[in-house]
Amino acid sequence: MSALPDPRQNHLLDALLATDYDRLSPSLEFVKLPLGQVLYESGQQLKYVYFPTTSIISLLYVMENGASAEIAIVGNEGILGISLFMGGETTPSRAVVQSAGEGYRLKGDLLKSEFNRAGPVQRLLLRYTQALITQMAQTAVCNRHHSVEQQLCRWLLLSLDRLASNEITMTQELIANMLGVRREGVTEAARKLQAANLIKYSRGHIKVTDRPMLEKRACECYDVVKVEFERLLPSLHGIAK
Amino acid sequence: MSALPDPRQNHLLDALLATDYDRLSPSLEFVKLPLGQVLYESGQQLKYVYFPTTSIISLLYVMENGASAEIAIVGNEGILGISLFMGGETTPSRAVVQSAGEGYRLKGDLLKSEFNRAGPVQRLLLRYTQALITQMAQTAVCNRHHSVEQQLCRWLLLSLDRLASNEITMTQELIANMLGVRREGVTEAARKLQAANLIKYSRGHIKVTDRPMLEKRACECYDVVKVEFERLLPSLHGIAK
DNA sequence: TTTACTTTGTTCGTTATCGTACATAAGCGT
DNA sequence: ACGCTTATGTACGATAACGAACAAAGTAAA
Repeated sequence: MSALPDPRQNHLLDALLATDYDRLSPSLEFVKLPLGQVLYESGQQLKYVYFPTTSIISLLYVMENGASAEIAIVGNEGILGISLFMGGETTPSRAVVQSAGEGYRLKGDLLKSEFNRAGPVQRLLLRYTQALITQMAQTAVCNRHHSVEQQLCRWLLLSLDRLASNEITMTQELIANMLGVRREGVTEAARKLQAANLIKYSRGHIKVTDRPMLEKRACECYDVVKVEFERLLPSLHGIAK
Repeated sequence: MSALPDPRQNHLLDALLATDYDRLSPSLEFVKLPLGQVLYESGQQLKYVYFPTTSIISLLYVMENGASAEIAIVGNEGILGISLFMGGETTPSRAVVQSAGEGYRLKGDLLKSEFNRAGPVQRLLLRYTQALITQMAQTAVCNRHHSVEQQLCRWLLLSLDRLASNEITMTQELIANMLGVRREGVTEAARKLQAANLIKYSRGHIKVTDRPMLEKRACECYDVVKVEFERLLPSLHGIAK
């Protein structure tokens, strides 16, 4: 039996006090999260919350006509399933694995009782939730005002921040789904970024080769979200560890 | 000295248990909220939270270039200042009075200690926050996929739900600011709605004359948000009172 | 190797929204 | 009643994104 990866690759788990973490850790279940897996469906009751470690989860809203738009993404900085402790139990969105990888899950009831201790765990989860709110708000702004190219830059950077490598495994078709735009629009924008030597891509693999320039080309939205995450969750970016 | 209006015109306050409300009510300060007043500025520390009664507050994000977009609105169903109890203290958005009226405010510290009792008040505030999250998420979707006319319908309906009358006092220029579109686009959409006898407007006053048809013309976003508010906060729609 | 499939590239006409400019009209103060 | 200000109407070309259709190139399976 091989050793499992450290759950503390997830920054929220890592930010817990030892006493809190030790109480929780025996209940954490390791899970593999393959691309495209639906972790919850709109309106469905959540049994587990998920702490991604090497995976990225996309929160999507799917409209009646099938069109979709990404609301926010959750990676190793966060937790999927805030509606459990917020009290609503469900949300009108869908959660899909956007980048295959691993994570840990925890029974919803356990998380709820942790939350209801009203201590540091609660405070941490609420601050994370506020950061997530910022991400959603900024997505709304970005959808209103920015070009497909700017949004692609933002999306690549947000994803990159949640991965260890500088390569993202994702077809342009899927990116288009996330951004809620046409696949051709993504192709066009990606072509330009490649021509400018910021990225290299081929058949579902995108490698970012010039991150600073990519940041310049992105809209302010990326930065707003990043700064707000760092402000709200400094423990996730500390020197320690 | 004339009597002040009942704070319980605000549905959140109204949903509190008597014991909780009685503890809070002596600290509630009546405030008039004139159109355009900025209740807080991006990044600024919040001193008070606001419970609108007859006013509507708009949560706006203002971009570097001055363009803006509404993230969500808060009326008599809610509270302004969730970042206080979420732990972040500030947010990157601005809160502006969109519809003049009245409300009550409460010192931030008081609200925080109420929240930290970890009882029914906390649960209510968190459920409200989740409803607000839904509104933001749906705004993101709407900005991506729906026409100016559909968004105008949604906006009118959301505003109407938070007012006593069927008339909204608001110029097309201001609506354009909220929606993050051109004033001309709003004029055009409003003209069509008036031609179809759904609304009547003139110089800053919009009267909705055929609400059912307006709902038909709106996108699904309005309904998603409304249903979710009712699901999360049934106490605000109960028979009692 | 050949075939099938997936992914990306390209084109074309269509549409919605934009930016700008200016015209009309309604209300306000004097 | 007058002029001033604010609100709304309209027109124009420019642009970004759309929907649809198909070509080309890369990868995987037979």
